[in-house]
Amino acid sequence: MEGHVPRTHYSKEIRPEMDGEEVVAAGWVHERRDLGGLLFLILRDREGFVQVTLRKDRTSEKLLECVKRLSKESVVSVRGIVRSDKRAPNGCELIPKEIKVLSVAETPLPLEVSGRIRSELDTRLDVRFLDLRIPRNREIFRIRSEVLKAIRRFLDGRGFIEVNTPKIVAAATEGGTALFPISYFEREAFLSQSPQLYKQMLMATGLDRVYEIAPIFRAEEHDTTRHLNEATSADIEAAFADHEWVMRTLEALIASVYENIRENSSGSLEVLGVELPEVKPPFERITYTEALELLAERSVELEWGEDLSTAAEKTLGEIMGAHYFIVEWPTSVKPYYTMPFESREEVCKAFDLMHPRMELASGSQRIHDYEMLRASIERCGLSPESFKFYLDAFRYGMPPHAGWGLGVERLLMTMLEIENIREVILFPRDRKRLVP
RNA sequence: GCCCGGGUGGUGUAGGGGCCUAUCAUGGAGCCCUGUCGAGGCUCCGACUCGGGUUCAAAUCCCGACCCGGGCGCCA
Repeated sequence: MEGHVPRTHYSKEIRPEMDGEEVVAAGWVHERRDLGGLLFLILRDREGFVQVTLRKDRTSEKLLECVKRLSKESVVSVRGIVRSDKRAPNGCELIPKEIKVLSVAETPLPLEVSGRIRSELDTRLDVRFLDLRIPRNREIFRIRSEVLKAIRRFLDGRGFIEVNTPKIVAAATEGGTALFPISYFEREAFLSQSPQLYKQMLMATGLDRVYEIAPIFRAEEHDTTRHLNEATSADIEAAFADHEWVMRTLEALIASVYENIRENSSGSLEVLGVELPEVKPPFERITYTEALELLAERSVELEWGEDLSTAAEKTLGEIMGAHYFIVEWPTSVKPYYTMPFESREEVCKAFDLMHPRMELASGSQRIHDYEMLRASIERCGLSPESFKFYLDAFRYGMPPHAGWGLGVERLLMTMLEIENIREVILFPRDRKRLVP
C-alpha cells in the first residue's frame, strides 16, 4: 500500500522486554474502550491481541479522532512505541505515533466477532470470512494444517510417494455411489468419488507405495452432521502388501497424528478446550460376525450380510470405547476389487477403521489377478468393457497390493470433539449449500 | 428422500389468540468517566420469513411456499 509501513511484529511477538522499541502492528479493530481521559484500542491479528493505549492529554487530537471513529473489525496498522506496563494485558502496550486505516468495516456486522454470542452455524457459514476471525473457529484450521502435515510426514517416512490423480473422470467407473455429472467439452464426465482405480493402476508402475490427499465428490442425498458432498480423503495404496500390513500402517498413522497434534498444537487445543486421548496401537480388531453378536446382546439385530446401520455403529462404539477395526466383512457388502479369503470366499480381506462415533476409514487387500477381478466386476452386475482402462493394468504384471481411504474431516471432527463436520472444512458443500 | 422440530431487531433469544406501540442480552448512535481487560453508567435506534385463511381480534391457530435444525435412510 502506498506509503504504508509493513508490519514488523505479530501481537504475540511484542514483549515487555522491548520497552522503548518502535514497532508496527497490524490487524483488525477488535474492541475500543473509551474511558474518557484514556482510550484503549484492542488490535487483533492471527496470533492474538495487542493493546494500543491513547491518553487524551498526551495524544494529538487527530489521532484521537481517528481512533474514536474506527468501526469494529476495520483493518489498521499502528506504528508506535512499546511500553512495558504491568496493567496492560500482556504486560506491555503500544503508544501509537501513527495509525493507518487500511480498510473500513461497515456496520452493523453480520456476526458477533467478539464470540460473546454464538451464532448459528448457518449464519456463520454465510459469512465464513468473519466467522474465522473468531480465534476459536480459526484454530480448527491451524490444526487441520498440522494434521495434513503429520499425515504427509508419516507416509513420507514410510516410503510412500505423494501422487495426484484426476478428479474429472469418465463414466460411472465404480458403480455404487452417485456421481456428479459435468460437461466435458462434447462429452459427459463426472467428478471423482475416490482415487481408488487410479491408485490401484499405479501399483502396476513400480511406484510401489503411493498416497494422495485430495477432494472426493459424492452426489448422495445424505444430509447429516457427518457427511459432505465434497470431502477430503487421504488414500494410500501399497504393493506387495496385504490388508494386515496396511491396517498396521493406518493405526500407526492415527497414533502419529494424535501425537503430533498434542506436541505441535497445544496452544490451539487449549483454545478449543480439547484434551487428546492416548491413542496407541494396536487397535482392537473384531470380526464382522463378532460385531453382530455384540450387537445382538444389546438387542440391535442385524442379518449377516447387511451393512452396519447408524444405530449399530453407535452401539458398537459404546461397547468398544476407542478406535477399533472391524475385519472379515461379507464379500457381498464390499466392492468388487476386494480380495476374498482363499478358504472362505463369502468373507473378504476388508476392514473398516472405526472411531466410537463413526467410521473413519475403510480398506482392504485388493484382487490383483486379472481374470478374478474381471469375474468379480461381472458378478457385481457391471460391465468389464467400461473398466478396460483399469483392467488393462492387471494384464501385464500386477503385484499383490492393499490400501485404504481415510476421511480427513472425520478424523478432525472426532479428534477435536466437534459435532458437525461442516465446522472442520472451510467452505462446506452439502445437500443445501453451494455458496460461498 | 422420509419423520420430527423450528423461522421474532445486524447477532442470539423471551413470548404460543386481546396484557405486544413485543422481553432480555449483544450490537449500533450519542453523552459521562484516566487503567480498561466480557469495562461501567445514562439516553436513543433497530424485528414477528412470505402468501392465503379462521377470528371482533393473529407474532401466537389453520393451509401452502421458501429457508433452517435434528434424526433416519442413502453412502465401498
